[in-house]
This record gives sequence, C-alpha cells and structure tokens, in this order.
Amino acid sequence: MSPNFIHTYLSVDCVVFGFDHDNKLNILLVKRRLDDVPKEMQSKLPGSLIFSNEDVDVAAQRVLFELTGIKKMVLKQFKCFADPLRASSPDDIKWMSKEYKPNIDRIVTVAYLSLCKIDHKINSVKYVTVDWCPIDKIPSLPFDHNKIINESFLEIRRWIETDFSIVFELLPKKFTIRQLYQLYSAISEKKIDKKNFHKKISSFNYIIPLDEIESNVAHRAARYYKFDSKLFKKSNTKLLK
Amino acid sequence: MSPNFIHTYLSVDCVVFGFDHDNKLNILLVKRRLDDVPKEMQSKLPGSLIFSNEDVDVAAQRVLFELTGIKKMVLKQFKCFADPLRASSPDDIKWMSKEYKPNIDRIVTVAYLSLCKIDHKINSVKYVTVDWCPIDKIPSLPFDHNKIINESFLEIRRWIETDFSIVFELLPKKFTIRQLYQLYSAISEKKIDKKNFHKKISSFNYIIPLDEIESNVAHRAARYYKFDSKLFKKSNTKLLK
DNA sequence: CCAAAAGTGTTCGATATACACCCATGC
DNA sequence: GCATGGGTGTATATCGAACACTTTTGG
Repeated sequence: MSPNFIHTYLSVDCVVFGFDHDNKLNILLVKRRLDDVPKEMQSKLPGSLIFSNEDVDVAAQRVLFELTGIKKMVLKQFKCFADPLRASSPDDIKWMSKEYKPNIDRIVTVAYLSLCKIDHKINSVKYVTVDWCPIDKIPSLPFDHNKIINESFLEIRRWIETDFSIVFELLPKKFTIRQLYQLYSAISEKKIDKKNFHKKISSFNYIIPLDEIESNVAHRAARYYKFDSKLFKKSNTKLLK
Repeated sequence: MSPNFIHTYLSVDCVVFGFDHDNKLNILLVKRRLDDVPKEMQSKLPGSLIFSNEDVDVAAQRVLFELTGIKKMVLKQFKCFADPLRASSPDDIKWMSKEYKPNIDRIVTVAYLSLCKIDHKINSVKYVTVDWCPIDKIPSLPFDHNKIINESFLEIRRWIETDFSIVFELLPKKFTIRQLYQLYSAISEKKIDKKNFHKKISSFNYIIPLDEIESNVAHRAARYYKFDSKLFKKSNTKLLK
C-alpha cells in the first residue's frame, strides 16, 4: 500500500444561525483555551471529532446537543473541508494536541448548517462559553472557520430559495410580518417590495393571523402570526417562483 | 484521548453522468476484481483513497483523470457518506484488503457529481473496464454505491434548476432542440410543453442556430444549435423562473 | 403633534400554460 | 403514401413589479 494514502481524523463543525432583535443574523461561537492562562481564549465554531461508530449526521446532532441542550435541531450537511493545510498553524496544532492528542497530522471536517430560535435557552453540557455573534462582527477564527462561515451563508441563501419554511425555525412561534420580512431580506438576495410581500404572505393559508398584537411599541402595533407546518406541507409553495 | 475518536481513511467517489443517443442518462462504472479468478468482476463507482497532501476536490479531479483521461472536468462535491457500516460486507472488506491494505476499519467517502459528453473518448490510465450504464439498469453495487447514485440523481435535479447551462456539458457541441428537450426532461421534475420549450429556447441569445441540419434522418431534418457560454454568463437566465 | 412603523389596492407588463396543425424527409 | 418528428401562433391566466397614502400608537 502506498504510504501516501491518508489516515485522517474526521470532525464535524456546526454553523448555527440565529436571528436577533436588531434583525441581524447571528452565529453561535464557543471558546477554546489556548494556554494554561485562563484569559487566553479564542472563539471558534462548535465541533468535535467523530466517534468510531458514529455517522457524520449523528455526530453533528451530538455536537448540537452538547452545545445547546436541544435534542433534535434542524441541520443540513453542506460541505467537506479537507485542505491539507487547514489545521497547520502553530496555535491550531497546539490546541489539537491538548484537546485530542499529540501528533494529529491532519483533520478533515464536515460542515453543517443549523438553525435556532435566538430566544431559545442555551444549555450547554460541554462548553462554558456559548455566544451569539452577529455575522458582520465575526472575529478572526482558528482553522478555516471563517471560510466555513462564509460558505454557510451562501448555503443558507440557497436553502431559503429551495425551502422557504426554514425561516420559521429562526423566528419565534409568534412573529410579525415585519420580522418575517426582515429575516427574509437578511438572508435572500432577492429584494421584494414591502407591500407585495404583505400581499404574498396573506395569500398563504399556512401563515395564520392571531388575535394578539404587539404591545408597548412606539408605533402602531403589528399583528402576530403563527406558522402551520402541516398546512405548509400540503401547499408546497415557494415565496417567489 | 478517548479511543472512541475515529482514525479513518478518506476516499472520493465520482458519479459521472452522460446522455446517450436513446435519450437516457448513463453513469460511468468501472469493475473491481473480487477473486483471483479473472471473471469475478463486479461493477462499482470509480473512486480512490485520497493522498496525504491532497484536498478532496483535487482527489476527485485525479480520479476523473485516471478514469477518462480528461484533465479538467466539471465536478461538484455533493455529500459525505460516513455510515459506520457502509463498507462492512465480507466482499467489501476482502476487496479493500487487496486494493489498499488489510485491517482497514472504516472508510468515509466524499461523493462527487461530474458530467461528460458521452461521445468523448474515454482514455483510462487506470481502469481496464470503463462502461456507460443506463441509470435504469444500474446493477447491485458494492459499499453504498447504489445509495450514492440515488442521491446524485437528486443532486443533478437541483443543479439543473440552479444552473441550466450544465446541460451543455452533457450534449455534443452541435445539438438539436429535440436533444436539449429530452435531456432536460430526463433530468428535471418540471415538465414543459414542447412548443413552449421551443419558444423559450429561441428567446435565448446564447443558444445559436447553425446553418447545418441533420442528415439521414427518417423525418424532417432538425437544425443544429450551439451554446455560447460567454453570452450565457452575461444573460444570467434560468430556463424557468 | 410628531415620529415610526402598520397596513392597504390598482395598474401594467411579462411570463407560463394550453392547445393543433402543416412541413420535410427517408423508407 | 406513410410514419416520424420538426417547426410554428394565439389566446388566456397568473404572477411579479411598481407605486403612495392613511392609520395607529407612544412619547
């Protein structure tokens, strides 16, 4: 056998999107400790090597559970990152030695995209620090995590065009048309007129107006709506053809 | 370090689509030898373990070159297959031992989709047998290769909706509207009326009518067209919105 | 009363859909 | 002459695009 064939470690990394109250997309980052000095922390994407009896989808579900305490999150595998140099900076090598074991030659990672209501309580059983970070304020991250995040954003754009209903994974159960509009605008390339958006939304039977309206807002209060996934599945619509 | 973390071999497998003269999609299969008896051959997808200094995209390009002799083929990574039991049948274990080395515990594969004009000469530097197989006649394959092919078909469906121009990777340089229509129909879920298809196609400036027409056909000869990729890039159209 | 966002209708043009007949050719 | 597929036009319906004003509420 050629010694050239790679014997590698395989990991999963998860990009979890949330939508905050300033109408911005956020991503969940955790922190790794670089040195023995506690203050030397650096943000990174949550991830883990996979176990020997685990499929990658299962490993991603495990990482998401360890991260948030949520058992079944929506997730989507989107790309394998295998650049031979993706984990070759001195800091990254040092961290891998401590976290896993010394002399790991190479790690290939499978990246996942996941969605989370930003109000959901984050109950990590593994990480001390789990923080939402607005996507326009992502710091420099280790490995190729910045690249993974950039590609995950392209992926969520494609996703929303294929399956419009993913927006409801990011919104609260009760939401206003305004929130829906701004979330769609934050993700999609397609820009849509506000009035036409309203018209479109009200034509969907699976977006159901509630009797409740906003309170304590410094403008006319908006109506809340809820999403009915069963009706959606029957309707099989896209926002725009 | 937990002994549970997997140290795995990583491979790429390529699903190469072609479009034949009976208007059917085909896939390139190679053969592996199971025993020392030369006749014991079994079809499989072309693939290879990746080298230690290779990115997965590079490995897929290498596999495609070894398969066809073509240097730069269109390719698209579409999914990582990592079921712990995907390579656990006795035949598969026996074959891996012979092809690579004994006691390979697990192989994770990254699957690629590629496209090839079926008239292109196949010049394999590695495989003795390289055959086009119609997708409705794919035999039972080793590993999870049948599953990979099924998912690759879903992927090419999505692909053609995102980027209509991939059909021209499958058609000859000169093609008739009929070929284009039947290829599109073979891939896409969307069914389109023949006359409306004609109308649509002739509205595209990047599909250019040639002076040449079919000869020796038992019906009115169809005009040949060619595809101009530069004009296409400017136009940025989809077949259907 | 002012700021801020909610909510609402109509017109126009483009595009998808549906549909049926005659034409050219080889055999 | 006949079988096979090539090639064409029109009418209708739907959908997306563009566009501005009044309403409600809190401060």
